Amino acid sequence: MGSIRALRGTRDILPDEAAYWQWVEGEARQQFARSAYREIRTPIFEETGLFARGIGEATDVVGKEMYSFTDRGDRSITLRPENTAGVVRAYIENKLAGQGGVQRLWYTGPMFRYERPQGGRQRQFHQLGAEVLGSKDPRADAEVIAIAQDLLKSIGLTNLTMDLNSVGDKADRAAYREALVAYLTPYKDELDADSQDRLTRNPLRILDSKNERTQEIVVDAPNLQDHLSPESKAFFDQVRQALTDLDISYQLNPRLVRGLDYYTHTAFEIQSSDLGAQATVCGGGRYDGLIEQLGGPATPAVGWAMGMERLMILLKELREAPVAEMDFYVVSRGDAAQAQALKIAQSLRRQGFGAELDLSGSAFGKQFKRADRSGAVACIILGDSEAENHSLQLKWLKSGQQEERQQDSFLQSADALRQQIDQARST
RNA sequence: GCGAGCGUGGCCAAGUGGUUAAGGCAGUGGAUUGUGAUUCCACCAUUCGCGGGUUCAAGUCCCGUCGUUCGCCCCA
Repeated sequence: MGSIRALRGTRDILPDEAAYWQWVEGEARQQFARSAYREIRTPIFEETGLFARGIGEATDVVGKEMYSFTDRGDRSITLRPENTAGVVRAYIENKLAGQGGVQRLWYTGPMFRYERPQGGRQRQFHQLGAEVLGSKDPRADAEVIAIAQDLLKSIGLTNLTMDLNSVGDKADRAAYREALVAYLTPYKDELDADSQDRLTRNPLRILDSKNERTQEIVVDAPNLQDHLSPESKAFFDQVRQALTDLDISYQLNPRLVRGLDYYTHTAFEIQSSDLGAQATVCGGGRYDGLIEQLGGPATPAVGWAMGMERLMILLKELREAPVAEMDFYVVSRGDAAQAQALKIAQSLRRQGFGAELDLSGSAFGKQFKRADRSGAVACIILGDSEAENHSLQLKWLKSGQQEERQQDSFLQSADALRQQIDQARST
């Protein structure tokens, strides 16, 4: 009755799960650092027009999935549904092109789409993404794909496959679109309802339809590859060769058409067979026209985004949650001892040790139980007699060995303690 | 936005119209105001997502609503 709950399609990431997130983010950070990608953080909301112009008015994302509202200054604002548009806006606005050369960027953070929630699909979800701006070299496509592949591999995911396609440049697509509509129009009445609608709005997406009859019709449709210019074809061949050189396997999927309008040339999707309907773990491609379209200098670019929640679903099947390491668990009982325990715990922390202080004041037996479960290497025990002598009991939890130490000298023996802890942990 | 399934304590879960809603895990207190296991005892849902209805009687049936899961759609 009346209790406030998280909104539909949103959820809390509790500490046990956050451990997974931090681990994945750490792996990503390392990969990106090694590859000279630098992190960029852009606002979570932007002017609505950025997404309408960038992603495309005809797309479902813009047409029916955006969280848009009018703010108190009467501006139309939208919670970002993806981050490529925002990164490009920042690139233009901050004149990153003026820094010369290629900008390699990565980001992570929440995105928002008003969709029906399902496993692996939420209204607030999180993406990890990479963008390379300023290179039309096919090696940029290969590099960015290789980083995605290596990251997925380093976090241990298996059963992944990659689909690859080229959607050509603007002119290629326009020509192909015309040919496709010409082919499909006579079949219009046989297409499923969604595809009929898309025939005028976004015909390339019909290729993706899961409807059986539509699929039968599409089998004999003109092939996108046949409508690529010689230059587009040559570029795609170079990307494919580069991937082969890197031992990255993929399958050509001439029907892979991504749902955001800005893609040109390379398009790819990495899917897992362990995810059900929301199988795409990573998707991306080249977007050579977007920066100019948003008012910047004509600049070629490639990038991708991964769905963090989908990674987590897979990861939880594969491994236990990473456990934080703790050095000391501090147990105490009695007023004087409890006061000293607080000071000792904080003093240890100031020297760089991990120390968890038991605040319960309950029987020693209970506190030891918690010490055992905390995963700490050693336990520090303070009772009435220790408080009186300014001493403490140091107990190594694995071996059960216990020794009495003077508090002052104990706190001044950091180097020796560090060694003892490392040794105890490794046995 | 469309179609279908599900909803009992922090977690797992029995219960299919009849008096007080099993059990397990976890938790808290104690047996044992100073030592981790095991054991034992006690406590831990005026209530079965929420609201309404049918009935002498509803966790069990009906309607609505919210949430969730699966598929479509879309995408990461």
